[in-house]
Amino acid sequence: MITITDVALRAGVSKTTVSHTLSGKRPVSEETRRKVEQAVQDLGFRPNILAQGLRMQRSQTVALIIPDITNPFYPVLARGLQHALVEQGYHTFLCNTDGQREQEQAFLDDVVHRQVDGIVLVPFQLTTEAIEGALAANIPVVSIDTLIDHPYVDIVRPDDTQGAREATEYLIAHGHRRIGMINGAIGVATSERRLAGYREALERAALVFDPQLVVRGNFVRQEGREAMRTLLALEHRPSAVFCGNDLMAIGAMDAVREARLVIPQDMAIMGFDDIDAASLVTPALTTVFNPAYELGEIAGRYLLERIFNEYEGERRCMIVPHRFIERDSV
Amino acid sequence: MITITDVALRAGVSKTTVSHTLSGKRPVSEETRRKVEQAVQDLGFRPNILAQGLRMQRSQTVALIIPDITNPFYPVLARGLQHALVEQGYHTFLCNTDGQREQEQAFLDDVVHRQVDGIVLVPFQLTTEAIEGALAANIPVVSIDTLIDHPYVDIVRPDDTQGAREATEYLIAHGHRRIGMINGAIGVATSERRLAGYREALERAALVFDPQLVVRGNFVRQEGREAMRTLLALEHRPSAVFCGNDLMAIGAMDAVREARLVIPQDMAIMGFDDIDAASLVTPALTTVFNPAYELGEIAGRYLLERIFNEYEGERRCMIVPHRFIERDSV
DNA sequence: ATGAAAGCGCTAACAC
DNA sequence: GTGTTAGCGCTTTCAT
Repeated sequence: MITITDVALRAGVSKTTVSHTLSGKRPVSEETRRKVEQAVQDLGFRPNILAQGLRMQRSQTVALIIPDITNPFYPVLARGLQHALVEQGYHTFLCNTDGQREQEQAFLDDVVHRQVDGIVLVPFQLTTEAIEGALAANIPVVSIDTLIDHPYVDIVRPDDTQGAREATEYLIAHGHRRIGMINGAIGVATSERRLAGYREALERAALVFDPQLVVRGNFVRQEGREAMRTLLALEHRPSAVFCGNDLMAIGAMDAVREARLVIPQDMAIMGFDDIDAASLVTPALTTVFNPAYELGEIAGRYLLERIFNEYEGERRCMIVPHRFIERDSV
Repeated sequence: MITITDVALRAGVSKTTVSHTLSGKRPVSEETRRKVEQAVQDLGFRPNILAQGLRMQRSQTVALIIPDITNPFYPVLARGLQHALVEQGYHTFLCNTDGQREQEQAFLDDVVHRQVDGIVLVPFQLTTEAIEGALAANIPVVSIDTLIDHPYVDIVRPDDTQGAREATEYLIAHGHRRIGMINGAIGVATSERRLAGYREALERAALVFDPQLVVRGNFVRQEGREAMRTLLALEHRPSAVFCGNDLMAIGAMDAVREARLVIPQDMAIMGFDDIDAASLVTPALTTVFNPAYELGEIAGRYLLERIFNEYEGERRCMIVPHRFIERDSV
């Protein structure tokens, strides 16, 4: 491994001068610049980022803490984030928590001690106290889509409530009166907001809210399927179901088919997210587009602005527009 | 940030002793151990991993360099990898290259200078010379599924040729005589091996290989669609097409439907990988299961064995079994 | 069983 | 415009 000392030796200058030539943080004579650049070239020198990080308290790394990268929503978000970061030479730690509190906390603490410069967090169980460690270490945190509430934590998320309301209203407009919901885990902010939108729509249409019709999944296909089975077993079952995300909607479709019912005639289904698979299933899933790429990109920009002290104000809360996607499942 | 010095001060011992108490690398009296542990507890000390890495030349980090995390094959591989690594406290840098040589090379060089302890590489354009930097820095590399050929680089991959042969033979067994292939980019090892399997099957069945019937996509849906359009425009078009991966197969299905043809009657289609979407499309895609999770997990184990010098031999080449998945698209 | 001190590779006062 | 030196937080000789 070539170090800055090797370069200094070869160029016949001090380490300091090499450092400054590379960083441009202080003027260097033309002659010296040439010699240093030549030496760097000859030796193929690249600074050791660990050493740089230790010295500058800046690791050029951010952490992306999400439930599960195999949920197709997150890879898109990850690419959006990386798009924002790559120009600044930033790299990303990928952390899968499976939505479990201990894992969320463990990763959070872990990356703090790895001196990451910023954290993008999709917290499922975590609440505000959990991020104290990060804030104490002066590491900016952007929370996607959830329940962290702190004056220095920026929020970037879709308008879940509004999206869920539109979805439910669409079902109502199609003549459905008994509408179920398959929701994410309890206490998860996303779940609660989407539930709120569902309830709002019912209320506005003067439909009664029946708690029996709200079943919890955990944002995964298999639990969506089980939830739909529960709904189908109901004495007075719904004619339409709004699902908290597309994965659960696809699971719900599995259960409907198993019961030898037809979508949308016997059961209308709506999702949320508009992952690729939504347009692949038959019938294609009517859903609400959740702008994953943009969420990631904006989160990245917010983080960089905080890291470079370009923004030092109070919490920002960016609500990124969703879009209604009409297909064939209603 | 709490440092080891703070702990030493509080426990009334030297930094050295704190370090050794924590690492267990030399005996410590019961009394001292107690005091140190208490101090660690009180202060909430966690070692700074950057500093540790600088000193020990070990960053507790590996890099996963892949074409694109939004290709559903890779998230599964990523989780397999992380499953192998998490117990050792390892984190993963996620690098998306889009299969472009410059980006592959850039990330590779970059992570070398970040002192990663290991690299899992899915190289599309890269050849053996490109990894010299990593090997010179003594960083183990595991190559998934491709063309790196070096005595110290372990390979973990599916049996592409055999899988492709089985797929093509299945089409032949179903009476198809004119069989096309939509393949990945030229020069990519995976593409070439799958092509070889396709050709082997034709040969064994005494069918003539027609270069016109092999169209290149780039492992993405949109290009699969375009490739299928090309095949459909042929004067004497195929009755079945084997696709280099599921994403292209799904794109091919798009094109078949656009042409108002019916799968599998007018056109049989096979894929490769068995991503989740393969079972979601209609008709469900007949394909070859590619064991992404296992590939990632084994790659992780191989890496750790090299990192900890538990294995120091020549290249290992693990061929992980695939599985034929019969569905409805043939 | 414990500690002092050197040093991993880098940057940044502080000199000159 | 350039160099000397200290030190980021840690591990590890080498002493005792």
